Amino acid sequence: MVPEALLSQESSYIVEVAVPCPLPGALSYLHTEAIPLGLRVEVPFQKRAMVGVVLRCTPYGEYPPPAYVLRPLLRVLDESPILSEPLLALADWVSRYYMHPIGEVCKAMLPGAQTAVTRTQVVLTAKGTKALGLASVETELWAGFFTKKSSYSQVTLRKKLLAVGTSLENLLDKKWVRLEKTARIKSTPRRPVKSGGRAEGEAAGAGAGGGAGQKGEAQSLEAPQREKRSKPQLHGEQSLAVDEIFAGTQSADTPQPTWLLHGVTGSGKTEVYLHLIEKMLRADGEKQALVLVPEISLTPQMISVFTARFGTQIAVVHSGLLPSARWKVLEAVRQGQYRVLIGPRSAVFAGFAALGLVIVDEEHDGSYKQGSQLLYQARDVAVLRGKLENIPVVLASATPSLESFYNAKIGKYRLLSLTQRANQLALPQITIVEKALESNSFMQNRTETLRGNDPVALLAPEITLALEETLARNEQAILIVNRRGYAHYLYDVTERAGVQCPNCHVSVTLHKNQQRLRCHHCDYATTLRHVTQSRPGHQLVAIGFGSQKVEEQLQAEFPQARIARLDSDVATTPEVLHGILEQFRNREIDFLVGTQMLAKGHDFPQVTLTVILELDQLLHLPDFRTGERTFQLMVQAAGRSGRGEQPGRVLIQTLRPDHPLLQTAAQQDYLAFAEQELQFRRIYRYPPFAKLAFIEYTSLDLSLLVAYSTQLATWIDNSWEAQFAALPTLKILGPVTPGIDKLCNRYRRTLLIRAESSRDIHAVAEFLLTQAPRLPKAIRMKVDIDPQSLL
DNA sequence: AGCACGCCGACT
DNA sequence: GTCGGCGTGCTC
Repeated sequence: MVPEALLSQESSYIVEVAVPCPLPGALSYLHTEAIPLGLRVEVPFQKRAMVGVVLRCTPYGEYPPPAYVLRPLLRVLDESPILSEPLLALADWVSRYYMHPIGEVCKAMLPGAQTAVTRTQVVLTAKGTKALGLASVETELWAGFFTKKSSYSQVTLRKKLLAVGTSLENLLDKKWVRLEKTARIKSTPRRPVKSGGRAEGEAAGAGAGGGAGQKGEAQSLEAPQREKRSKPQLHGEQSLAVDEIFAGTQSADTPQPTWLLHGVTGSGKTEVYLHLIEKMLRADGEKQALVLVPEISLTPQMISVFTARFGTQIAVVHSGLLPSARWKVLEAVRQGQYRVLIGPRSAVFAGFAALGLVIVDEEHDGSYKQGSQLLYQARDVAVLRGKLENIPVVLASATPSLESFYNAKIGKYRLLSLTQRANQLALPQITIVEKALESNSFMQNRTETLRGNDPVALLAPEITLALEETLARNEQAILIVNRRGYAHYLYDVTERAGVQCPNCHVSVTLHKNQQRLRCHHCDYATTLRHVTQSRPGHQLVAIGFGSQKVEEQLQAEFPQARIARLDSDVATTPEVLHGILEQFRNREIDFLVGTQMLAKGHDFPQVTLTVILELDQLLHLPDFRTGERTFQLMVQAAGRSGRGEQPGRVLIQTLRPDHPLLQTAAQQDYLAFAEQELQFRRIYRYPPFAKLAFIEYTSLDLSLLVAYSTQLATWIDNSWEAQFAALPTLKILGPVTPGIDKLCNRYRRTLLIRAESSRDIHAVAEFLLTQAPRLPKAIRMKVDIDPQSLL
């Protein structure tokens, strides 16, 4: 027996497989033949079967044999690699850079692939085996069932058991057997012959519409009625940008640069993308382009612009797709059936038959950073993907992130500027309007306001006047209420504290006609009545105001105006969101009140006035990116105004009109702002002049967390300096108690690492992960490389 | 992530 | 005396 096993091993291959579990690396299995890398395989994993991706395959004996017994893999699931060579390299990089298990990275690259179908097996437990060994009257009925097979499909066994007068439930109750879910994976279809001649209808359905349950949308996208405008001529700067980027792609041997396309709002960046893709396709009709957009920009309007130009060659993925529909679309893209894929950050991992270009629209947007699980920044991943595939990557924004701007400045990226607006109109004027503190003071905004009969003026007189004028001219206005932070909450005067979420150490926010209160961090919700009843005799006041309040107030002041609101309370489904945006575009609405989502990328030609309220909350967040975010919000919001034939203007209402940042932003001079902000970042050694890692420890058990935190602090004091004396710029901040010290019932402590380079960051983080006092199981640790915010 | 193994309280 | 809690450790 032993020689036989050895023989079969020696003539076989060691296959390294990434399984979707938080394991540090890949697991090794045996197989009789070599398997191409990037294929999915089914492997035994403890007592169950799992689907993983082949990362390496080497003949047995090429390397010293492992110290453990290898198990053979169960079967090969694909005929051709589902992850291409560059994608495998990307997975490896992402896994190392973001310090995330390779198996989970591979899983993130194959959304919807591995959770395809599950079948339930019934397996014998240890107890069951023992019971069979005792051979009682009860067990002999079914003892024979498990002699041939170790597991049964649930349906088969249920029938057999009924036939002998017992039941599956009986066996389950006695814990003799248990149920086990096994993934059953659909193999990928054989790669079809490449051609443009597939059915048109099918393409539009699977791509733009996104499959089942999206029929209505698919049809409207198939035949976009409105965007029948002829192809606009590019202005000088635009065609220069297109030509420069395209020229690079024609010399296949030279490394392709990353481009930073800095174009003022309304300068026609989308037109540059369209022409660039067209030009690429004219040169090579097999090529494909990936267009990443912020999630909120995935509106039918934006898609219809692409559809109008490329028809059914466009595929779209968005978060609303069911996993199966997403899989179908991505699979078709991988097979080369579409020329363009438009999608949010996760699309950066999509497979392509012949990827030739990556565009990251609104590259500064915060939604490119994933906030849970694999904490990656899709813009940065896109840049690396471009390097690995040797194709150009275009990062575009009116307000580039300082990281990208700096990279362009030092020559790592190549800068292209669009300084003129396509309609030749000047940028809208930004005016800072002071809002006197007294009228927004929460002590005046008393309990009565909850019933909506306290006439507190929310808008400065200048703003009311501007709205009147806009209405009189039959134009449209957008009002953005920044609700970041705790803009609209309930204060218990008797207790001198905000009404808090029981799970998170934050105030709950008022919603829905101010009758409901919700936590923005967990799913906790309660009603105003419940709060008042549970606090008899307490005086409660509403602080700040939400978009709801602004809408009411506006309607009271402008009874003749058609006013709508767009925030997370209203836009519960993508359909509602799109519906309201459409109404606004069709001029069925005069004033649109909403949250920051209104500032992003929309094109409403009849809007001539944008108002930003409650900017102060954002301005005072204790975070190094505050300045950048404020500037971006102001300039992006301003960009919504005056996109048509009429010039636009912007009014910013603030309690602090003299704040230097507001003054700079009002000039809308990105270069001046960026230089000023870079100065600040340089002095305080923040990115891009340093690299950061943000480490979060959480636990349900506060005392355990406190104890560990103390232990960690001591350990850092003792071993850190000595270990990293060679890294003089290294700085460790913490562990500290963050501003929000409890989220979803888990207490938090945070640690910030700052170093000169990613290499140093990784060295330090690795040291922490492997050498720090052992983490109790009840404490979870999360490492965020290049954090978006330090809260 | 699961899942099993292992060492301490309430039960027949 | 055991059943079972979840703390700890492993998965090729």
